[in-house]
Amino acid sequence: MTLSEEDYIKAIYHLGKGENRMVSTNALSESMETKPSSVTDMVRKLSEKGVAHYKKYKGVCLTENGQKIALALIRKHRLWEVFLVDSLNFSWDEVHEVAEQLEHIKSEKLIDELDKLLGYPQVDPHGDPIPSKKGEFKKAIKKLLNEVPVGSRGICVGVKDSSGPFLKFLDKNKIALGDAITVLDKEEFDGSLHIKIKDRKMQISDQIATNLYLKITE
Amino acid sequence: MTLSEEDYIKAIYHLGKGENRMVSTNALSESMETKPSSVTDMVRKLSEKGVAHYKKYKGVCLTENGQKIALALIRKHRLWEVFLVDSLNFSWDEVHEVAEQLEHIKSEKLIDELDKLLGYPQVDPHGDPIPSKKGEFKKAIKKLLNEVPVGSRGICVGVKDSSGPFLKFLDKNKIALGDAITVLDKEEFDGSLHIKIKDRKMQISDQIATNLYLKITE
DNA sequence: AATTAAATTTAGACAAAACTAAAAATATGT
DNA sequence: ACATATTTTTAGTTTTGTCTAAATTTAATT
Ligand SMILES: [Mn+2]
Ligand SMILES: [Mn+2]
Ligand SMILES: [Mn+2]
Ligand SMILES: [Mn+2]
Repeated sequence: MTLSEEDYIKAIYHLGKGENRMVSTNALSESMETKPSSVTDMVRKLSEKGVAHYKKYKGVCLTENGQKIALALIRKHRLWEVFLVDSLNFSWDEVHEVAEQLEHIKSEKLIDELDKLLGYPQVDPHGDPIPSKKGEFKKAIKKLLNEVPVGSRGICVGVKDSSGPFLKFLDKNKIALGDAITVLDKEEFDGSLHIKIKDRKMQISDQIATNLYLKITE
Repeated sequence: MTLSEEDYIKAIYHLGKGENRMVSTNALSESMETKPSSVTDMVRKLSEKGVAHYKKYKGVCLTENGQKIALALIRKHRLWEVFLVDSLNFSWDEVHEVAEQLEHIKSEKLIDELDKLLGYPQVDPHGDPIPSKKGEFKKAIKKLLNEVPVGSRGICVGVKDSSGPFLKFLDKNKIALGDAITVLDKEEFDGSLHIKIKDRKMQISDQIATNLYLKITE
């Protein structure tokens, strides 16, 4: 597969939202930042290569084989992201662009060894699960911190309230996107949470918890 | 620069043998495994881009700017090779193909951090020097082990006598290509050498020393 | 010096991956 | 149901990097 073909396969997979839904030409066009006519040409080619099912005017989805390729790419992308953050001091928001290049490097051994070096991580720095070599993984869901059971672990991936005061509050309390959070306990009385965030323990009110998104796998 | 352009620039550099000699179309063609006509097109393009000097029928060499690009690529290639061997358990002879891909990844921070992670190595697993960020490096020379002064350090990169018995001898004594060797002392009487090879000390006869090539930098 | 050989360039073609402009199919609104 | 709007495809170009075949220049040999 060429670099371009690989990026299209990944995009079809992601737009298919986990299960293999039909993806429209325009959706792909927007996601790939190419014109719809270019998409038509490409999906036809992918179809001829046996990695996608394409029906004129009806959209495209991946074949079994196409899904395997997509998962292998996602595995590589996310392992590289872990490497960049854990070993090379990249931050949460710097990794994507580089991983987008690294995911295309062809070497089975490279990825196996990288996986080993990193200690077989289960999730990437954004809280997204890393498929196994066989393509298996638990899917990640995004939930508000107050809806999640005690004991859950995940990554802080967003805010519901994006007002200035709230963001300032987060900054002051050193809560940032990308931080790993574990819910240790919940006070039934007022709904406040005891959490561990980046190896540091703290307590947050229910009002804060209802405005923070956590990405958890399983 | 595109991937192809980068590979041509590197090839021009290497065929120019350290100092910027004129490189023939056919030499490039052979090195790049493309036809001479393709080379003509490419060097003309590189010339228009200001990274090479090209005179019809006379050959091509790099401009200042072209040399900078070449050295940056070589730096990346060799740092990745060190990473593959030191961190990912690749062996000496497995790294080149993968490094050939990795060298094209675009990210300044990636290379700086990789350099730091690896402890600012001076040579790659083949004993070739790694240019600094500014493009400085000492050039490597290949010498027979018996011609090298006491104290020299380098990498075993070849044999002069490639007969069966000699290779068997090396195998039995666990001397292999890619091994790091330091010359500790020399017996004036018979020319035999005390060496450290891969953290292990041993003594080798002059006859062995005259048939092993060492790549040393400086 | 003339002829032959080798190296190099030109001319024309092709596949990949993109584009624009126009045509065709599908969806939407009254 | 019909007209309009949106989506998608077709047709024809472009750029990049390669190729083959033929022409041209340079080198080598008699
Ligand atoms: Mn990519
Ligand atoms: Mn990610
Ligand atoms: Mn390369
Ligand atoms: Mn090397």
